[in-house]
Amino acid sequence: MKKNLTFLKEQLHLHFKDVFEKKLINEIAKNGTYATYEKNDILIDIGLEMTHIPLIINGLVKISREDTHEKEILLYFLEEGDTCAISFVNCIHLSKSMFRATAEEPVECIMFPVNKIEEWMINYKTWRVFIIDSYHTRLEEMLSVIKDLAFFKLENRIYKYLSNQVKIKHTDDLIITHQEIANDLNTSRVVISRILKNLEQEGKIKLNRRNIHVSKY
DNA sequence: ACATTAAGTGATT
DNA sequence: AATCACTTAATGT
Repeated sequence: MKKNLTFLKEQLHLHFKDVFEKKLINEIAKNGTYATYEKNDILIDIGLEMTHIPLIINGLVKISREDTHEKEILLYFLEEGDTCAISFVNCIHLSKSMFRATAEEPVECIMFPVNKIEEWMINYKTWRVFIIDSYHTRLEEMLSVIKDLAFFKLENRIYKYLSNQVKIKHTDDLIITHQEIANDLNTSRVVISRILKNLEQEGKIKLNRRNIHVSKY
């Protein structure tokens, strides 16, 4: 779908006025093309060479990657004002995409050619800030997901550990310190204390000094 | 009573 | 989740 220059400028002004300086907006308008995608359309696919990168005007784009068993792993979503930060590395190294971008909802975006990235990086401060900010946001997002996963895992590990102790020791009242558990599970005592407290509030165990009572299910 | 050890808390990374 | 820096509670001598 071809649109003229003034239309692109208009759109960029509408959605990126606070992000990009005027000269850069003109530059993007000159080099970019307007594109729309229906739900489930693929904007960028794995293994394909990337020629253009989208700036999202509105809609929702799912960024995913395939895991070892050809199952899709969701990484994150792109919304209005976002771009696919993760693909900049691919572009700079002229490699193929490691990710898939699918329209989760109908999408309007401006596709700009990858060969402009470096040039804009040198010439426009607002572009540099935009790229680095995108990276930062994505990194934070992923870190917090990893954190949650790890936490979920440890609570389970601790509970399994306790259940196993009950079985081995043939008693529901375990004489054990938080520190000892921490040593066995290779974490710190403080963390164990906190998670045990959670388990207690969930009613799964009862805490006393040097003693943990494991409730029956 | 005083020191030692176990557990709890809040803030930060 | 991990670490730091304290605080509080329980115990041993």
